[in-house]
Order: sequence, then C-alpha cells, then structure tokens
Amino acid sequence: MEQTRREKEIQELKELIIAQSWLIIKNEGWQALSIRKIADAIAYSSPTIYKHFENKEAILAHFSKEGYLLLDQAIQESLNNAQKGEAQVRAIAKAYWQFAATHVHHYRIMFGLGIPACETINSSYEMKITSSHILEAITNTLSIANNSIANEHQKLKTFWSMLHGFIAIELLSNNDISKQIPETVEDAVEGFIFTLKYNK
Amino acid sequence: MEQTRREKEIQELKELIIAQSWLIIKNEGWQALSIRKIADAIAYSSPTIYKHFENKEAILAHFSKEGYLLLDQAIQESLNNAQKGEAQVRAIAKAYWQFAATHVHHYRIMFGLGIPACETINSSYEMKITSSHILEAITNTLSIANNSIANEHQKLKTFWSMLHGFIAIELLSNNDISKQIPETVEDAVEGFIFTLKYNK
DNA sequence: TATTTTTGTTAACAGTGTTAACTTTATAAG
DNA sequence: CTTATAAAGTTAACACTGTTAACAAAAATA
Repeated sequence: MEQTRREKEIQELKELIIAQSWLIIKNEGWQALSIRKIADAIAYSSPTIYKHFENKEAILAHFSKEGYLLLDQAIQESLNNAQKGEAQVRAIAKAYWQFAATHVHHYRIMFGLGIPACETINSSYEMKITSSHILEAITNTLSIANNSIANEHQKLKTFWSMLHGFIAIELLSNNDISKQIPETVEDAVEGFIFTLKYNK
Repeated sequence: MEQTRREKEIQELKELIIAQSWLIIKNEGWQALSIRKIADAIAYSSPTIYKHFENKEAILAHFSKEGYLLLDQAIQESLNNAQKGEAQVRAIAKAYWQFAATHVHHYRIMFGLGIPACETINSSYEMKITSSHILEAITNTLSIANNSIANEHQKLKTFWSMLHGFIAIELLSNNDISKQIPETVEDAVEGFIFTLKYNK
C-alpha cells in the first residue's frame, strides 16, 4: 500500500520535529524552544509543525510523557532486585533521585519547573502509572510492619512530595545535580520509613 | 527642598507600578504580567517603567523579596509562642504551610514555580535570613536531644526541601491549597523530628 | 531669560505563538 | 493519461512579547 509509505514519511517528520526539539532543549533549555527555531532546524516553515502537533505545549507534553515512562522504567528496574518492604522504598528513592539527576531536562518539563501552564502539560495519566508502582512498595512495607491504620495513598503523596522537594530545591540553584543520592535525602527517607513502621 | 517632593513623586510612581503589577498577577497569574499591560494600568507609556525597574524580572524579583519578608515574619511570629525544641519545628512547619496557602502568588514567584529564569530572580540573600531563623529551631532541638553528630545545615536543607515538596506538588495540580496544614505534612514533620532525635 | 537636565513620548527592532489564504504537489477518479 | 480532488507546505499577517534608540516636552538650574 502506498498510504503506509506516506504515513511513514509523516511519522518520520514528526520524529524529526521531536529530535530537533530535544536538541534545542538539551542545549538551550526548554524556555528557548520556539516553533520558528524548530522550523529552521527541520528545514520547513513554521506552520508545518502544526500539522504534527496541536501547539508548542503539545511538544513539551510529549517530553513530559516520555519522562514519566523513563521514570517508571527506572523505578521498576530498581524493584527487580528482589527486595521486600522498606528496602524497596529505599531503592525507589535512589532510582528517583538518579532519574532526576540524569534526566534533568525531562524532570523540569514533567514537574513544571518553569512551565507557564503546567496544568495542561501535566499528564496525570502517566503520573498514575508510576504512582501505582511506588504504592506497591509502600503497601508492602506497611503490611510487613502490621500498620493497618496508616493510609497508603497519603504515604505515597508524602514520599513523592519529599523526593520532589529535594530535587526542586536542588534544581533551583544548581543546573546539574549529583548523580549519587545525597545523605540528606537518604536520611529523610529513613524518617519516612520510620513513620511507615511506627506511626500508628 | 523641592527635590524631596520630586523624589516622592518618583517613589509614588514606583509604588503605582508595583500595585498595578500585583493586581495583574493576582487576577491573571504572574505569567500574564507584561510591561505593556502595566503601562496601560498606570496610564504611562511602556518605556517609563524602565526608569523605575531595570526590566520585567526586576519587578518579579521585588515580589520575591517581599514574599521572603512575609515568610520570615510568619516564621518569627510562630516562634514567639515561647516554645522550645521540637515544638518550634512543628510551629515553623505550620507557619510555612500557612504562608504558602495564603500567599500562593508570592510562593510561586519565590520558588520559580513557572519562572523561566529563576537563577536571576532567586534572591538568595532573603532566603538566608529566613534560613537562619529555621536553623535556630533545628539546632535547639538537636542540642536538647544531645545529638551532636547530625549536621544542622543538612537538617535545615532536608526540612525546607520536605516542606517545599509538599507545597510544590500541591500547586502543580490545584491552584488553591488548604489553609490548614494537612495530616500528611504533619506526619512527615514527625518523621523529620525523629531523625533529629534518634538518627545519630 | 537661556541652557541644561530630566521625564515621558513615539517608533522601531527582534522576537514570540498561531492562523488565514494561497500555491504547489501528490493522490484518486474518470 | 488527463482531470478533479485532497493533502502538504508555503508566505503573509495578526496580535502579542521585552527592550531600546531617538526625539519632544517639561522642569530645574545657571
């Protein structure tokens, strides 16, 4: 069929837009991304981009989604090391930090660190998938500690907020952050685990 | 002296710029703030604004500074209730949350929640003043618990990151946040206090 | 009163996202 | 194989953005 060839060409152009957009973001930051700059890079006129993406935010939303997939992947891999309970919580924290450290640009887009209209971008669907995986580790730890009072969803939110807080503060001043999880974060994670085990 | 009258007029115009800027921010969010919009509101041409502020970011930086002053004020007031040690930590957490809940726009500007160039705005000087007041409460708690191993500066960073994390996550989805400090935050604060007392 | 300084203006530059109108190219039908 | 139709990609424009240079009007100084 000829249509599939055409469709392939369209797909390739879309991927070219994505690739060139990412190059701009990587080199100049997401705030430097502009439709005209992408158009220059792909050697097309700017309105062409609107045939592949609804608007500029849709392009950034693509990287937000991509980031959540990468994060989820990293978390799942860290859980494959057959640990149970609180060790899983520690593993997630480590994976989360390392993801943010290695994918700073993704992280900034995902959590609206500088995004004007974060509401539209924030793809809560992708966030929920990642959430469910973290939730498992927390539920696990709670049941091992016989903690039936604590709300696991609240604990999840606490855990995520904590981790995000460290990274957000880090990204406020420094552009790059240490790939090794800092003692402060590990310390805070221990405090969190404490509330999982003994705060009933 | 006639010069003071002129200086007063200049000061008044600057305050008018600030007042009208804040109106725009309050009604449409900081991302809607534009030089031309301010110019319209104060009934002057746009280049006039540059006589009073170096650029647009300087106007936002003004609100960032103002926010830090308000935050510091709230924290200091919360400490006036003659508590000592960990009660102070709890009081600060409460005050911090309430500040963010009542001054959402200030908070967004202060912590670059949507700010393109947060580096230039982030007035680390104001941040340090607030820091020193929080540090006191932490040092206090550590000494009461006879914890001489823990680094108080690290603990401060942990505490701040934690609090900010909760608020940042909250502001990502909702525009308004509950004025009452949530259980989750109080819970996390307890976990943090635990690391102050027993993590040696 | 004449001169200098300050204040505020208009106009412009170089950008931004986005869209309407038009042309060119490719596909489908007769 | 030509013609009608649909899609792709273009230019030009709209309505904005921050910022600055050049100029006019008003005030302060000599």
